[in-house]
Amino acid sequence: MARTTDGDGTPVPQRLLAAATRLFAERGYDRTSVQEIVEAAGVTKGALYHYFGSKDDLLHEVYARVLRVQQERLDAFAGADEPIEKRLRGAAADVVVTTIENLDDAMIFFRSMHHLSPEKNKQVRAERRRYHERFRALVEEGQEAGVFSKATPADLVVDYHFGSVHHLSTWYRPDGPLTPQQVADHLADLLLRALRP
Amino acid sequence: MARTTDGDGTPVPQRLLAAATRLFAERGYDRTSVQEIVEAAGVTKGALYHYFGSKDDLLHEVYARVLRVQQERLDAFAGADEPIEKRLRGAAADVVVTTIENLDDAMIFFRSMHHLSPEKNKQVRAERRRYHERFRALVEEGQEAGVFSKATPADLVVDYHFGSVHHLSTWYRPDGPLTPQQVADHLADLLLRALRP
DNA sequence: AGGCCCAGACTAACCGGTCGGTATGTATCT
DNA sequence: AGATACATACCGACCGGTTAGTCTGGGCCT
Repeated sequence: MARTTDGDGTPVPQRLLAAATRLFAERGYDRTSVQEIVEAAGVTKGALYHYFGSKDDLLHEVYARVLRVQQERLDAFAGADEPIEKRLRGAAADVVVTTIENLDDAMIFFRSMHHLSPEKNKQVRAERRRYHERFRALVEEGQEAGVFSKATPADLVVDYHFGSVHHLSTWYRPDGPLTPQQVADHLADLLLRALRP
Repeated sequence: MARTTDGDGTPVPQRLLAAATRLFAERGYDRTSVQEIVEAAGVTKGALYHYFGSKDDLLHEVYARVLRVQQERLDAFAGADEPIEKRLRGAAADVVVTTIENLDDAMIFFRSMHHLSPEKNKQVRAERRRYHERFRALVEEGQEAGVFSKATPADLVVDYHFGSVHHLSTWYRPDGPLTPQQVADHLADLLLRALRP
């Protein structure tokens, strides 16, 4: 057996990250001790600090992963060869589905920002801002084209929608009556309906 | 000088609660030490543990205050003698203004739920649920009356709106271009527009 | 004189991070 | 093909520092 996959087949760094993600979402960053993380991953502190510089680094990795995935998916929808209405709806619904499918990530994302070191916090904010602006551009494009109402500033529209996405981790339960896709359709629908001229 | 108002004119318990609120919002519950709270309030631990049973109690007080104020205000708008559209719009806009005027409370509310003890957490959730249901009743009333679209379940509509309220503490800055009232008008507008039949 | 209010020293638990050391794999040379 | 030399992966004991909460004592008001 190779050392790096001792136990199951998953490499140690990924096991650590997975364990940390679950625990951070479950009890919060500060309430999760490094000892608990390494125990959940089936290794010891030595292994953790071999792969990660600090507990903070572990949290930063969660953010980096989420941001990368979201940016990629948004780009795919925004760049599609479709009318603006469809592109915005697609992107708006997709971010809902993706968020629900990774509720732990969402929980951590909005709850633990202030636990990042100042420079990492700044970096995450910058990346997040780029994402926001990309999304806003879609709204503005529709407004310019006369397809969406200009009654509300595009910035606010984006924050309105992402507020509801943010909120998902608070109320959505996998054992509830609605599937992720159904929730996504409804929320995208609300957005598009609010934007009707 | 009376002992309970040593320093300025504010009673010690309120000074402690105010200091705790500010610090919890600023650095988070876990990152705020009891020592910092008592120093900010100009007293010592003896005073804090004379009035509050635990650090957790202090946090619970913040939640109790927010919930009480919000419930009262919602009741006032919901019970007014106005058409349903006006009542919902009034309530929706008011919660935005109130939230912005107490951004620290909002920050704490959604970020620190999991720091409450299990039974207090349960209590807060129950109270929160009552608030949600009161708000949902307004939406349903409008839907029944045919004034609002039935395309989206009322529950989801409420969560959509409160998502954006929740999100305010993340992006709203008092030195930004929009006044609290302007933001409230826009967000209430988006809600009502989404509900157009 | 007795009770409310509070100061401040103290404690027991815990936490993130470090460090010396070990085991296993790989590259190179003979 | 075997030996030597080094790199990588990981263990687990340990340390300095911090924390929430306790306790004893004293001052001020009624």
